Amino acid sequence: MPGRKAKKTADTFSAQLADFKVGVDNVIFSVDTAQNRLLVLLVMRHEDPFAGQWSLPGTLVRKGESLEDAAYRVLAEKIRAENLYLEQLYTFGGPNRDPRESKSSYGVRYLAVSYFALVRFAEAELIADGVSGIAWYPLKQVPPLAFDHQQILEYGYRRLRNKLEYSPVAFEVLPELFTLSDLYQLYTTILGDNFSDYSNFRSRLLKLGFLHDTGVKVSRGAGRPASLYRFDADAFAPYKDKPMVFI
Amino acid sequence: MPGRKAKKTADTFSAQLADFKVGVDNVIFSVDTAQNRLLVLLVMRHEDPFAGQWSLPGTLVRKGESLEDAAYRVLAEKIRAENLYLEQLYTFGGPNRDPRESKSSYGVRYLAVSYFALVRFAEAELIADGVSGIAWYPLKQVPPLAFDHQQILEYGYRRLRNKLEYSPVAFEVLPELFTLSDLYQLYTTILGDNFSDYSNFRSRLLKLGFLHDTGVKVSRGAGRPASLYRFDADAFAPYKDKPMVFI
DNA sequence: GCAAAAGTGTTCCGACTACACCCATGC
DNA sequence: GCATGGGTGTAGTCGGAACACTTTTGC
Repeated sequence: MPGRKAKKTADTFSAQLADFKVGVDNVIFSVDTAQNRLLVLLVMRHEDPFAGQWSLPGTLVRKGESLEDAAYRVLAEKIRAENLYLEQLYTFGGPNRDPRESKSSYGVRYLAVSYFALVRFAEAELIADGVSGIAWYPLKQVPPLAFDHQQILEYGYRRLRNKLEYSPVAFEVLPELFTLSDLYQLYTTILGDNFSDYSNFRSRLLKLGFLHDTGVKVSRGAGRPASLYRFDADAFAPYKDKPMVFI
Repeated sequence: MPGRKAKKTADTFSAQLADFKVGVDNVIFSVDTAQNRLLVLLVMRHEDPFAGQWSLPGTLVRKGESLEDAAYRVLAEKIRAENLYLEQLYTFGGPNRDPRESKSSYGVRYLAVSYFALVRFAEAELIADGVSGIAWYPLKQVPPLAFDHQQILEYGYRRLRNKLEYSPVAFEVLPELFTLSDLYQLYTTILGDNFSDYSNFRSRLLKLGFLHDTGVKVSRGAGRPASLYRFDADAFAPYKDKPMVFI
């Protein structure tokens, strides 16, 4: 037990404490329903470390700013989105996770609080400021990422798959109006296509009663036109926080 | 703010960044099977802020120390436990969550990464160093806590209830050998007693096949003696990461 | 014997699976 | 017409809920 019997003169004790800068990194997912692809938002780094590499959009937390505020700020700098879902993911804070730690003064450490976000593809307008590279990448094709962002991304992807099974996050990425096929395709592209029969999936969800049929039909090429549905948050409320299965 | 270099943009930019100390706070649960109570470990604070109040055991992260290392260090300072379960909970980092922020030098902020731990009551020996108050509190009777520890505790309790339903955390708090009643009681004390019929709970768990009957009988007062069971981690392995229901 | 606690069995019913089948459109 | 995708129906089966019942102990 070091530091216990050695009575803490303020500096022997505080000398051991690490000083931190705190960063926020966002794993932002979206889905292109037309092409049926799961997308993640990446930005090109222009400064060292890792200049010229893709990374998750992130920033360092400013004075007086909460973690969540910082997360929203990064988002707002990169995309103009209407509704979005945001939740904290995990905090990565081991020493040596950021190259700046070694060369920078006095061993300041960099800690990353990661956030998980979902936005609607159609409503999300990327803010291109001319220089900064920013792009939706299909999850299958993400390039090598800066820092430990690969790990953070995997963590976020796992969270997405889990949440898909027991919470209505799908409706955060789908457009306001969607067909049941859209919904089903979304599930299959993210969870793999052996998770359930389409017709069973369909009747299970409809029976729950929080999908409202607008009556509007939409035709996509050949085949019978599909009804457009809307997610009814009020009708879903009773299921909130209850064990609930979408699988 | 040493290391601030003369480059103008970097200077104005970095001036806005917050400087942090990072703390780790542990929500440590245990269960007294004899009295059937859910317990949480609290320590008495001896220094300001909040001197004389109970709080979650925590510490500030030292140089070269990872977050998890810090979490284990606090634990090791307070209790001598054999096996324990530890996972990261949530990170609380808003400004003004720690009174030291205001008066302390240069507006350093205090961020708390909380961890969630489970230990076996019988195997956990509290390290009493004479002065420092440290005690297991029944969850129903926790006193007002320092900082935002009340909120962290609630967060940890929610996590516990959730994990209980789909993962074998119960066996981390139960003794090595336990009766099926012990297990059932544990579930009822944490989840409330309307979650399942005892006989159904029993047959469901036994059918899964990862509870091994040692054949040893134990008698507790009146009534038929119960078999002692042991959790078989190998037999559980196939269920690992699968959707699994203990409810 | 009786109460208390552990353990077993049985019936009922709803939900999920796996299909087969019908409907509306483009070409 | 026929291929294509959307939508409906049904028979079989599995598993959970509820509850009655048996077994083994202390007193």
